[in-house]
Amino acid sequence: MKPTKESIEPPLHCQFCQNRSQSAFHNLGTDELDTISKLKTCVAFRKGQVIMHEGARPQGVYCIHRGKAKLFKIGSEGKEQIIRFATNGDLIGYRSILSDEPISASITALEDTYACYIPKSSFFEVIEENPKFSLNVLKLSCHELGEAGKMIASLAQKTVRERLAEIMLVLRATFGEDEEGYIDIKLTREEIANMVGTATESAIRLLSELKDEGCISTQGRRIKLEDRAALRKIASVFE
Amino acid sequence: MKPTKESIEPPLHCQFCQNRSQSAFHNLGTDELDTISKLKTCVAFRKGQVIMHEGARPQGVYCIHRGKAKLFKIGSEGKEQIIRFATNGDLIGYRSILSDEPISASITALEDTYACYIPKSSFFEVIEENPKFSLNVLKLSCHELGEAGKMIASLAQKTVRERLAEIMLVLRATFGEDEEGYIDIKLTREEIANMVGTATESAIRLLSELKDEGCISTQGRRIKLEDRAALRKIASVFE
DNA sequence: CGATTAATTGATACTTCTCAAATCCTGTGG
DNA sequence: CCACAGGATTTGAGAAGTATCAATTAATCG
Repeated sequence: MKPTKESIEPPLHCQFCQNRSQSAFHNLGTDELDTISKLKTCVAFRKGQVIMHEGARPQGVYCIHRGKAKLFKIGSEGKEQIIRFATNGDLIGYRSILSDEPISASITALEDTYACYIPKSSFFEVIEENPKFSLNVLKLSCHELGEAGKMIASLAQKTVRERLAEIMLVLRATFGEDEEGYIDIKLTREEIANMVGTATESAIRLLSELKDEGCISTQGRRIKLEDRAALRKIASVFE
Repeated sequence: MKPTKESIEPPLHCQFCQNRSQSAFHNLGTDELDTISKLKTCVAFRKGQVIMHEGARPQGVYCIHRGKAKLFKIGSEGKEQIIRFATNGDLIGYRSILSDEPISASITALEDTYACYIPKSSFFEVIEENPKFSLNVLKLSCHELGEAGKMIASLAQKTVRERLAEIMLVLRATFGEDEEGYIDIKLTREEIANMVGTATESAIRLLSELKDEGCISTQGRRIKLEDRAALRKIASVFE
């Protein structure tokens, strides 16, 4: 019997949030954080639960406190395309609210996730009255626009093998490693394929290839990068 | 003997610019437009000329007054990937400046183009002191982020044929039609291929297919949409 | 621990790319 | 204004890359 959403008490004050330094709230003053803290509520999502649904009109944004989520679009054949991930300190739902368009991607929790919810009206209030925060969000969306551009070029020009190698590096950069050196995210082969933009079987075959070549090793769904230089070379990442 | 850049005199005051209503400057007051007008200079680019170069650090943004430009990234094989187009009223270079990253895409003029140049410092000044303008740019980047997401899903999941049909519709929506009903942009087959993310020969073959099916007709580089419903169907655009 | 879902592998079909050759067109200079 | 050179377009053929379908094995969740 899982509740759709679970309220968490007591919500942590934004000022003391560990993610603050790397979030859109990083350079705000005490007063400003106080305003946001008073407006927010905290919620929990279980693994697999839908956080936002493609096509809907969100009534607020979430700032992820702890957890991991995927943003994806459903293609005409019902296949998922993962656009990006979100984890600690990341803001989700803001794009739709600010551009006044329906949500362009569904968001589901990849593991149990705790997030702070800021209602639309409050979010706008802070944006409009706080140029510093507004500029932060502006920087954020411009950065993501750059990342999206990279993804477009990659999908259009690289082979599946190259994209897979690239994704391995992206996953490590996004989620880091656990104490044993494995990338700290568990994805199914299907999810990996949905990120690379290929069939599950193709992703599996090429993952095996990378294993045979000693670039990566796996243990179930856990993946460890064994030779990042080789992966960078395969991915043609010169940046 | 073509000048690299040509200064245009006298620059039109932003208040009287025909593009204003559909630009990021649409809802600004007279005073605010006055500030920007005083800070800007007007420049002209000839067809084919580079407006901004991938990897560079732009010193300002351009607002296109009249003309057309393509934004593209160069892949590891030297192949162009067109990310998007810009035309009358569109702002370019802002992404890089706001995210404080090198330019993610080169921009070149597809035809003779006149643009207003706003230096970085002035742009920031207006952004920081004018919440309305800041919010406009924020909306703009969030909208483009949504478009980029669509392009990602399209590249990852659709066939070349489907993407080509989609691009035909996008081109018409972006550039409109001339008096004879042709899309008001001239692109080489290679540029079309670089947008769709395919080989030039493949784009040519599939364009011929669309012609044979009566979806489009062509006259040199000019393209006319003859059956948009059919194109929408091929592109699986249900939106 | 068992049912169900996920991962893997093989075989085959289809899509797309690459290379090559033959027009065709465009922009330039005379 | 015309001719011409060089680039662009088109078509064909074959190779390579990916997807799909099917069957088996492995892993996961309750």
